Formats: sequence, C-alpha cells, structure tokens
Amino acid sequence: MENTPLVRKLGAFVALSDAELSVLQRLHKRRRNFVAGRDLFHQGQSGQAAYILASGWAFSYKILPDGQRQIVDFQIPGDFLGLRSVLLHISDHSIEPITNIEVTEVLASDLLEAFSQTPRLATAILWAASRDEAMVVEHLVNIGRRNAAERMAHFLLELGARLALVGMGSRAGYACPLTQYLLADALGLSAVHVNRVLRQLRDAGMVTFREGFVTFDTYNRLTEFADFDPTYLDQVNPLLR
Amino acid sequence: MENTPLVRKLGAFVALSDAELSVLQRLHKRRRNFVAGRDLFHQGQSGQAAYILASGWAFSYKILPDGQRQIVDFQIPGDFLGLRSVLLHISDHSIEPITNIEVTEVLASDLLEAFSQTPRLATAILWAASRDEAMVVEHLVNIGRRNAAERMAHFLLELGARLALVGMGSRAGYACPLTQYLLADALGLSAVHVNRVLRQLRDAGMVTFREGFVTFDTYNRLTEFADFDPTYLDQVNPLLR
DNA sequence: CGCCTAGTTGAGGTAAGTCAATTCACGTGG
DNA sequence: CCACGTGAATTGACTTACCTCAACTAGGCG
Repeated sequence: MENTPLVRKLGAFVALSDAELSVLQRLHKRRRNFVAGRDLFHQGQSGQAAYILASGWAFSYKILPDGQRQIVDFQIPGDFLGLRSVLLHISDHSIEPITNIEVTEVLASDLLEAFSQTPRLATAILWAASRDEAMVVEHLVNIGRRNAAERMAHFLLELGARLALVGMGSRAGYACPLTQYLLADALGLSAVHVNRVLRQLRDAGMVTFREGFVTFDTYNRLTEFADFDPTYLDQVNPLLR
Repeated sequence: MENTPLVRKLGAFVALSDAELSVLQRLHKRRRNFVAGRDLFHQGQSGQAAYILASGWAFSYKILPDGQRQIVDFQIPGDFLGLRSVLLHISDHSIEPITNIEVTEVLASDLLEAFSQTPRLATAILWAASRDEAMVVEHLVNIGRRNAAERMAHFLLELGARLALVGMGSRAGYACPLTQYLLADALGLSAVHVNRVLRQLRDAGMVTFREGFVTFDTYNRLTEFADFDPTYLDQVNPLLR
C-alpha cells in the first residue's frame, strides 16, 4: 500500500512515520485519466487541485499574446502537476498531457489540512517544491547562457537522469515521446534549428534521437560537452529523520 | 515589534496568530552585515542558514565553467536569500551583495523546528517559495521567447512592481543600482547590446535608465510592449485565515 | 596625475531564425 | 485499394538579431 508515486517521491526527502504515511494515503482521493493534447488546466484559472502523475508524460508551459509558447518543464511519472497553482491559488501556467496520462488527485484543502496534522509532511513538500525550482533555475541557465547544441545536450542528459530515478532510463538511453516542436519550445529555439542541432550531435557521435528513442553514444563526452552536473537532481537520503 | 521584513512578507500570505508571531520573532537570531561584492555563499557550499534581506540589493547567480554568468534573480528588501539552499541542504547557486546589505539570519534547524510548532508557518514559507518560483518561471519565458527590447522592458517593469510592493518605487520609476553588466547577465545578453537596447527604449520614449534611476516615460505603452502581466507578483489578501 | 570601472558607439561576423520545398508515416474516407 | 490530408522530420537558401572586437569618453579615487 505504501508504494504510490507520491509516497516514493516524498519518502526520498523525509523519513515518514506510519502515522504520516496514513495521512498521505488519505490524500489520494481519486484516480483520474486525461487524454493527450487536452489541457489539464489553463493559465489564469484558479487552482483547486494538484495532481501526481502516475503514468505518461505531460508538460507545463506559458503562451505569449503573439502565440509563442515557452515550455517550462516536462513532467514524468512521480512528478507534481500544478502544485504551484494550488499554493498561489491561481495558475500562472498551463499543463497539457503529451500522452494519455493517469494521475491521482490531491485537493488543495486536504493538502493544507494535512500540513497541520503532520508538519513533517509540509517540510517534505517544501523540499519537493525546492527541487522543482532548482530545475527551473537550471533551465534558465541553459537557455540564457548556452548555445543550441550545448542546450540540447544538457536537456537530454537532465531528462535521462530524471527518468533513471524512476526506472525509465539508464546511461544507455531512454524512450522519449517528445517531438522536435516540443523540444524547440522548451529550449527557446526554432523547430528547424532543433533538427539541425540533433543532426550535429548525432554526427559528432554523442547522442542519437530517432524514432522516439534517445541513445547516448558517448555518455561521458556528452556530459562534458554540456557541462552537466546532476547534483541539483539528486535525491539524497532522507535529511529529516 | 511585529514589523520585521519577514513578518511583513509572510503576513501577506497567511494571517498569523500571536503565538505564530512569537515563534517567528524567535527565528531572527542575528542581525548581520555584508559588504558589496563579496559572496554571501557560493554554489556547492552546504547551506546552514538562510537570510532575510533588510536593506540593500543582492543577486543570485550561477557560474558556468567557461566563466559565463547567469543571474537568476535580484533580491530587494524583504526577500529571502538562500532559502532553497537550506531546504536542499546544498547551495545550487551563489549570492552576492550589490550594495552593502543588512540581513537577519535564520538557522535551518530553527526553521524546520518552527514548522513542527506552527504548521501554518510552513504553509506561509511554501507560499513565499512558490512566488519565488513563479518569478523564475517568468524569467525563463522572458529569456526564451522575447527579443532583447521586450526582455529589458519586461524586466524593468517587474523590478518596478516588486519595489513598489515594499515602498521603494512607483509607476513613475525607482532608484536602481544595477550596472549594464548585471542587466546583461540577468537577461542573457551582452553588455554592449544592453546599452543599445536601453538607448532604443529611451529613444522610443518608453523608459529611461540613467545614472541609477529608472524612469517610466509612458508606463502603459511599456507594459503593452513588454506583455507585462503582474498577476504572478500579486500578494493578495491572506488566503489562510 | 593616472588608473579603473561604467557607459557609449561603430564595424563586421555568426548563430540562429524564417521561408519554402520535399519526404515519409499514418489515418480516413470514397 | 487508392486518393487524400495531416503532422513530423529533413534540408537548402537567405535574412537578421545579437555578439565580438575595438576605440573612445567621462567620472571617481588613490
């Protein structure tokens, strides 16, 4: 019973007691499904519930008035969807499933109430939110100061490391349902240039992204090229005991 | 006694009881001063304490191995310094004061202990952290999808709105100690281009940044040009009562 | 007085964007 | 079964936003 995605995720941050686990269990109200391509919620909407992604892929993004899109992050199983929206009581971004997805719903009211019963839970959530923020910061550095090829390499490595943490990837590579258009909007590039950069990395013998699979040809050379340091992703042993 | 920067900030998020206020008071251990230009802490260092900025300006940044710098955000009075570092137990970024600054120190251990005494405090901190994250997300959109002039305009407006919240600015403008080099590293531009863009905005009659003062010449035209929507900054009335 | 930092401007280079055409896989309907 | 449309990937030709290098000015300070 303890092996829901949420328990696994938070357990990595804070050692949870039986009492805390049972509070956590009661948070999972409903299991829901959403189809690929239809927004879970939209920027400007007020956030009533957050979700934990159980299976499938999604992405969070913002749309500019001229129609341009910036993807903030991709979500993989175990990740929160819309946690910030719940806390700020308004969504500053939209979330769209890439594949069909399964999620478990967490109501805002339940979450806040759970905090008062088990403060350590609040600490765990705060930890998870901080890790999410650290990822966004790394994306900022990526887009702000790296060129297109380094950016792509860094992105593919980060995604691989995150997938490896949930058993969906390794140093060899991983299955990846992202299109070049999605990559473009995540990396602040044009789709055409994404294509050229992928070819460049492939020709250089570093990574190959073909037909839904990312293959790391020379992992070490790639990490050096991209200046990839996975520290910010590490789920160390529980820090609160 | 209730009017420390931290109390003001958190009180905007969560209505705090007398008991909670007194816990909060005890958090403020020491008042410290740091001089301009010397790092408060450095990336890779383990975070033992966070600070609340009482006066002066600072910025958080990351350095790449080739010496390039990406500034993640600027901190003004009332902002946290290194909150994420404390929670992740390791700093993923550095912080440097721009001016001489005064801060109050909050020890990590005290903060976590306070959570267990007053869970609503944890909620308030989580709120504050979410707002910080929302700002970083907006910076990501800014750098990823806006051109240099829009980026600059958006940045100056955001800073103005934040300063207005703490009584240090208005729609007319504000005092601003940032150099063009700092702006460049925050916006992912070169210092030379920052100079040109500032001239362009000045010539267009939208903003003037001269000798440490930002003056909004035509506030409405500027917000439209930059697509600036301050929702993500708004400190609405306390949501938890 | 001379050095240093911040700002300013010009000339020329380049990384990445735009526009456009082609291919391929897939699904859908006549 | 084939015609057709649609979305994704690919590649070429051309444009451009921003960068780099470089020179010069002005203020602050030992």
